[in-house]
Amino acid sequence: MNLFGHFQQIVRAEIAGLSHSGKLPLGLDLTRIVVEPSREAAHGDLATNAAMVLAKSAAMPPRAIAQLLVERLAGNRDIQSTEIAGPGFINIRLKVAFWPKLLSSALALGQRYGSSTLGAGEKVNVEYVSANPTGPLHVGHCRGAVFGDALAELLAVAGFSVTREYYVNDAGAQVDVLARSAYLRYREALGEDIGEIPSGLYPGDYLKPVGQALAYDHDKALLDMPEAAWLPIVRDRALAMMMDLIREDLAALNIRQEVFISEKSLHETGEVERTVEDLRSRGLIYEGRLPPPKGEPPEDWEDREQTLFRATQFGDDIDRPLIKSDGSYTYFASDIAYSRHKIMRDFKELVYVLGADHSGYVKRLEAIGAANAGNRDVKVIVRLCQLVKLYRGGEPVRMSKRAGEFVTLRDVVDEVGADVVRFMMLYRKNEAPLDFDFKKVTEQSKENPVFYVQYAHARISSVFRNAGAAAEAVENADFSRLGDDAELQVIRRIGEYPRVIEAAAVAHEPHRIAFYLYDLASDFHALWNKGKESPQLRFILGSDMQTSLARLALLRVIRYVLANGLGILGVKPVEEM
RNA sequence: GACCCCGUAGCUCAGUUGGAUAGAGCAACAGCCUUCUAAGCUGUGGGUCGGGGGUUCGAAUCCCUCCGGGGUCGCCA
Repeated sequence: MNLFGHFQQIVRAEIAGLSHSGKLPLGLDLTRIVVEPSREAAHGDLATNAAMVLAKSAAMPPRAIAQLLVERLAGNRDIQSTEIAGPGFINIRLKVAFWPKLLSSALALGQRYGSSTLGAGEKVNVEYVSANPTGPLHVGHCRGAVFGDALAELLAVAGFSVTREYYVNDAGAQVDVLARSAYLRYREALGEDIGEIPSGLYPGDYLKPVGQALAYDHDKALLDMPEAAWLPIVRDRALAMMMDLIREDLAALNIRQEVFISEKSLHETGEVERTVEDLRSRGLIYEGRLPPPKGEPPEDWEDREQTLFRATQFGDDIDRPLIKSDGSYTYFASDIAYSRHKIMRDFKELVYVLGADHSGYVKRLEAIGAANAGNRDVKVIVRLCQLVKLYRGGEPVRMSKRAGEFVTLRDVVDEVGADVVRFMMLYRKNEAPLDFDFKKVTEQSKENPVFYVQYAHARISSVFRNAGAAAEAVENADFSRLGDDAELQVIRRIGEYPRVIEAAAVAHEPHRIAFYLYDLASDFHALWNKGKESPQLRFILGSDMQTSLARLALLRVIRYVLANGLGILGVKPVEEM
């Protein structure tokens, strides 16, 4: 139950009632009416903008509409009082008896509290990481990986049917480079001194195991072959091993995508060709010339007739080439095929998570989605993740540009742990740059949000350990015994959770969950601290079993919400620290 | 030259998709404290929301424009 949505429906129903009884005009547009949490406790629990939104179309002063609405709302069994404020806000205060109902329902739902049916099972495809399979993931992939994974989980909790997907770029020239690099390591594994890795090839040590595997499987057989013969063999082996490496890196971050789509397979199965033919038959492909790019003077610009896709017809800045000068398809061509492939699998929403350096791809991805969708209702949503800057104790971590010296995703995870990486990557809006300080993120102090949230969960767990068997009866707790300001504050916060989930899902912004958890933890810690000064506010009272039970039940609900929210972020809640 | 993102307290950032007197955490200042789990608590001060114009009952939020920072811009992937 989303209590704000619930009261929004009530407000809309009352407006409709007023229309039918002739006090307001018929046919008012109710869609802009919202019921929100009050920003200040002094304003009550809920506020609605209904009167102001309707003023114009009803041709009445907002406060007059508010007056009509307030009279109708007075009859609601959950509403204690209402007041008209400012330009026409209606502040609503709920009866004290309402909150126990909310807590009981949350307690009964347990870990499912907050889940929503908003998505109505709609099929959503979330594609993220999709790094080239030419080596281990580096730290730059970290943020997109975590963001995509959390977004997918968020959408799932919000009732969408989510598929987590990885697009394997195994068809371009870079995998041939991979193969040649691996071939060198193969010769090395057979005892040859290969010297320095030539520039243009991948120098990383991570290819040594590939060379050894090839040597084990083929002994010296590949040495006598011409490149055309060994290259496919080496390439396939190297690709498979690189993808295993990448999957291990992702697993270290607790990311396990269920679908991997190979670009090469899109070519081999004729998907690319079919897509191009399809577009051609719809008149979306033509032969033409592109203007040279502005800015950097083009060095090897060759003005030639190309096979172009009419991307501009779908909002892109320029039409895009489909066929390279050597006659093979461009990467963009397989991109279109991949988009079509997703749509054919009946996804209604295609989410792409990209690094900020790919911002130039947003329009063309939207364009190909629109072109492939035709008259189907398919949304394309691209989310960009800004860069992460690494620090250690305030000092920037230098990454030498010399080949092979980069910080890998694995380095970061091994040093600070997956939970810390995940939380910190999500404790910032995705399009804002992020500073990641190895030292600060592992500090056990209030200034560290990961710790702060985890600590709340651990503290609650600790209370339950202390409560022992007494906690077993929380199901029968009488929540009406709770009434302190600090308790009501945290209860109201709990009431917001379902709304936060839905809003975050609609906006595709998992960071809102992280900030919410911080606020909830903050409310909880405040409650805890209050018990230090006022012993009667402690959770376990030897003298008052019923109140203790109510408080333990409240703690249990808080813990459910913390665990649920951390689950969306992919962070494990801890029992003790 | 074009497009995208960012600009909010001294610092790092939120801001419920257009709502009321713009909020947190650091830092600063003033008190308190030794614990149901130690990694402390409470309070105070701090703002031309980059500048200007517009849209309307109402703008940090939407539109235009300018300034500043970052990114991207043909056949690579």
